[in-house]
Amino acid sequence: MNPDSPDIQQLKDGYLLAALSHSEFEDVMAHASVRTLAPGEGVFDQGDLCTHFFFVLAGIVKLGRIAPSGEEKVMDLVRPRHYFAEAAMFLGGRYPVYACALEATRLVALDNAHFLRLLRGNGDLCIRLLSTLSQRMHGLVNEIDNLTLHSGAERLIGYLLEQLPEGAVPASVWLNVPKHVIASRLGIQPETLSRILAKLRAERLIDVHEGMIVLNDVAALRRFS
Amino acid sequence: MNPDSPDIQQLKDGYLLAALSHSEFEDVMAHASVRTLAPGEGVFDQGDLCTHFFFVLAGIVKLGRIAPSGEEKVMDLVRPRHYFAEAAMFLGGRYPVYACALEATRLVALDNAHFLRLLRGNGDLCIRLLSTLSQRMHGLVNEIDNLTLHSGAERLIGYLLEQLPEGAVPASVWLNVPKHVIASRLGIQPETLSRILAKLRAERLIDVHEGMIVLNDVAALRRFS
DNA sequence: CGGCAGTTTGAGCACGATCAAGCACAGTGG
DNA sequence: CCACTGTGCTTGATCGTGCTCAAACTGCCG
Repeated sequence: MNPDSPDIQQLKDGYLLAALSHSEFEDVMAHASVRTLAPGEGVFDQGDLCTHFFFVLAGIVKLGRIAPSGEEKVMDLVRPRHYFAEAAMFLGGRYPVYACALEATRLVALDNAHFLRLLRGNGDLCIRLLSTLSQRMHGLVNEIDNLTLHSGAERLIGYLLEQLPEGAVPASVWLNVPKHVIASRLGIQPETLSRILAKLRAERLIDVHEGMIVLNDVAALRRFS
Repeated sequence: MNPDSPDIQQLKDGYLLAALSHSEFEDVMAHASVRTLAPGEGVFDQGDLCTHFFFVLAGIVKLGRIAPSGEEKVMDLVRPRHYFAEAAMFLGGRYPVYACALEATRLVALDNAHFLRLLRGNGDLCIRLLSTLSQRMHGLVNEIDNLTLHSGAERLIGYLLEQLPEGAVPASVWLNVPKHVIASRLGIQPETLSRILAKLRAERLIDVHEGMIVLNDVAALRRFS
């Protein structure tokens, strides 16, 4: 792997690995590899032995869970510059979710065993990882009170506002993923999502063109959630 | 604080601090204190500056969240031998939940700043804490697919089976907390909880006496969830 | 052109929330 | 001793959100 590629620069600049010395970073790179995935291609299955964690360079990765009953739930959609499966490293062996690419995707796979060894010797890196996991936990806690306290419409609005890039004019969100995936991510059925979108469109709060959602009145939407 | 008390032994035997040397443990104890709480007394409020994390020696602590809209949700009920608020240490300042005792409670308060200093020098302790947080995250993920995939009745049954002490005959759970707290913990209304209990009782799956719930047919209940 | 996946729309239904009333029990004060 | 009050729990009636089943519509690819 070329250490000067923009990919690697992206990884190096991210929060987690910024604590590393030059030689430590080289060391991590020596045990990392870049994977290129076609749309729909899997990264790992739920229950697989977990050997790596990942950083997304480009594309979108879906993290999903299949309940014993067969029902499926999208847990997260991971976009570029984010890590995933880094908590599974400590969970004792198997991935609790499956991961697959939703579109053409490039990611870095980092070796768990090697990274764990590095962690032992680097308190700063440890603290950063602890901080990362804490933030992720906080996100999950928010998710839980979203699910219990808010309606489907409120969750959708909250999600859209989260995805909204800073200072985009007009304020708009590019979904990039099939709507039924968004629906599962929000814990609702595709039909319900469709109805909510129709209702918001009727109230002139949003416009929908292809996969693009334009938020006409961000202030009003914010008041909603 | 007497280092030979059974309280301290309990703390020392727990998973998290088992990695410490004798002198390190003494060091932690030097910055820890035992607090005794009356029923209903608060430990900290949502939004308080976070300075300590805690280990429950006896009693029950309720972790709750108040949404901006004023709605309230019980996030967790912490029982003896468990930690809480150890993730907030890395979250940058303020507790995302409030904590209060539901009955007479005794807990150990551990100093964040001091513990962080200790973490930097002890890779093993770091890894243990990472592992603890990962498990907690996994619990939250389970919680989420409970909320999205299962009905109120299934969540209640799941909760009861979780609380069921090993090898208790007859299989029974002592709630120890008002039912409206359980309801909030499960994300349902008190009335709904009451109805579910009535239905399960009608089907002879459980019996309810005071705060005691007897599970008549654990196998059948397990099949439910 | 026909098949197929994703999406939309419609109709009916179920779960759980809300509003409301009733019951049991404890504490308080006349 | 008995009203009076407050709290926690239960039960009933009603209503709304969102799920299910079903049908129609879209764009896409063979």
